[in-house]
Amino acid sequence: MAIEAPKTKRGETSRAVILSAALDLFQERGYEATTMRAIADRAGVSLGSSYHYFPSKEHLVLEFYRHTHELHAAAIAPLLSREKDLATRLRGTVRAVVVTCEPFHAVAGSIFSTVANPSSPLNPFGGAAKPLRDDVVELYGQVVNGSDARIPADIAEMLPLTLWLYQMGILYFWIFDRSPGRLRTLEVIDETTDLIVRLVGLANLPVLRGSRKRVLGLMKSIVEG
Amino acid sequence: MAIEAPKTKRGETSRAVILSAALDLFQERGYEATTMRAIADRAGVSLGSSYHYFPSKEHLVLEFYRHTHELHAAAIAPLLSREKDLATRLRGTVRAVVVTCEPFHAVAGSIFSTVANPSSPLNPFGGAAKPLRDDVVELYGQVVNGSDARIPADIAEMLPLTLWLYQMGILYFWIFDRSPGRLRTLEVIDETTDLIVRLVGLANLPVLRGSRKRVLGLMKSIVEG
DNA sequence: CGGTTAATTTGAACATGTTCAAGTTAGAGC
DNA sequence: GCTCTAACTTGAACATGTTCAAATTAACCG
Repeated sequence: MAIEAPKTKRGETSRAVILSAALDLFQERGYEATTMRAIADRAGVSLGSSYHYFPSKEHLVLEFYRHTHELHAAAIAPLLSREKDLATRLRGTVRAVVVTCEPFHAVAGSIFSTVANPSSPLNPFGGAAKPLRDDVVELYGQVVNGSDARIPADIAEMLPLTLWLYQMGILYFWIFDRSPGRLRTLEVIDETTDLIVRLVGLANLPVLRGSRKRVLGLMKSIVEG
Repeated sequence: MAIEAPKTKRGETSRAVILSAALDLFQERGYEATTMRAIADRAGVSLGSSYHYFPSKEHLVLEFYRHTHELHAAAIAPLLSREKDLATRLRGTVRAVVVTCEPFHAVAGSIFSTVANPSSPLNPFGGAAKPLRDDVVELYGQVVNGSDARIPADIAEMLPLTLWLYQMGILYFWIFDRSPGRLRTLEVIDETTDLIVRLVGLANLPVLRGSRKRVLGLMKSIVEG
């Protein structure tokens, strides 16, 4: 069940070559059309060897996700160090997600369903995927905290997690998007990120105070439970 | 790909007995632990015969969903004909969802992931599952329209679909819920349904008018696109 | 009843994710 | 350099979803 870490130079090489072959094939043929045998073949190792390093096909997807996350983080680094406006930071960040993932659009559907499975080790709400999720949430923490927006403390606390969830929603929309250049998704991102920033601003209104406390309290209790 | 409808008395019987065996086994052992061979065995037919009536194992799940939907609709009928308060109607309806689904809690996880797969015929956002989805949305239409709440027309138009989506979120939460008697989910339902009704009421405030128009416009354009 | 056709049924065959016991390799300790 | 152990590698075997061509059944027509 646990991911085997190579203890040897040879092991490291094998693991790397298997992973690389898997990433290539996932992009070429999609997740389901890529067989474990094809991965082993292209990596030049035996079928059993693949399973020595990756307990299941799903675990290879987890690495795939980490890979795209790193691409994404690198892509938005300049924006985050230059820009101070929250709406712009958020829009740029989420746009970068779908741009980064674009090469994998065809694969994304089946991967998403694998990830959504609560009993999968990849499920982002628990288990093996926790470190990666924490990284992504932390990234949205930077988006929020590096901006010049003045955000109430109780909102600022929950916002990164909320944005991570929001990003998953966008990705799910994007998977279905058949518009040329995925323009539809980009439009939705522009509109929703702007709306989010607007609503965060409105949350200080006296009439909304009660509901805001309740929403945040509920979210907090869910996260902690 | 299309679901084969039996053209014969014998065919109807076979289809029914296969489906019944599948529903039983899903409950007994869960979705993944139930093999097509086991279903065929219990139904007293051959493996190939099962595939004559259900193009895939997933299609059997679709029937499973229809089954629970009918249980649910029956369970809330008295409430809907008696009660006029929107919050009460909504709370009762969503509570009834998780109560109805409780016997299938162990199965729900893998089913959910199957359903979430965009390329699955079961995906509620398109294809084979559309009739069932329409039924559920229609049911939330009754919940809203049968209440004495005065709701602006633009909100009333999108509310049933939104509530259907909300129900899916609750079900996903419920899947993870390990609390005794699934009390945690019931608490969340009580809190969120109340919040929803509250926020619908607040949406008429002048300060929220702009955001409300934008949110509804966005939702509408997504649904139509 | 005999024949013809469509529906139904069957089980073998296939593809693929996964397991595992046995074989091979490499490096540490002497 | 030899030995021993842990790491690594292998390929056969297994389980299960799915396909398919052939066999069987039922029903309708004359």
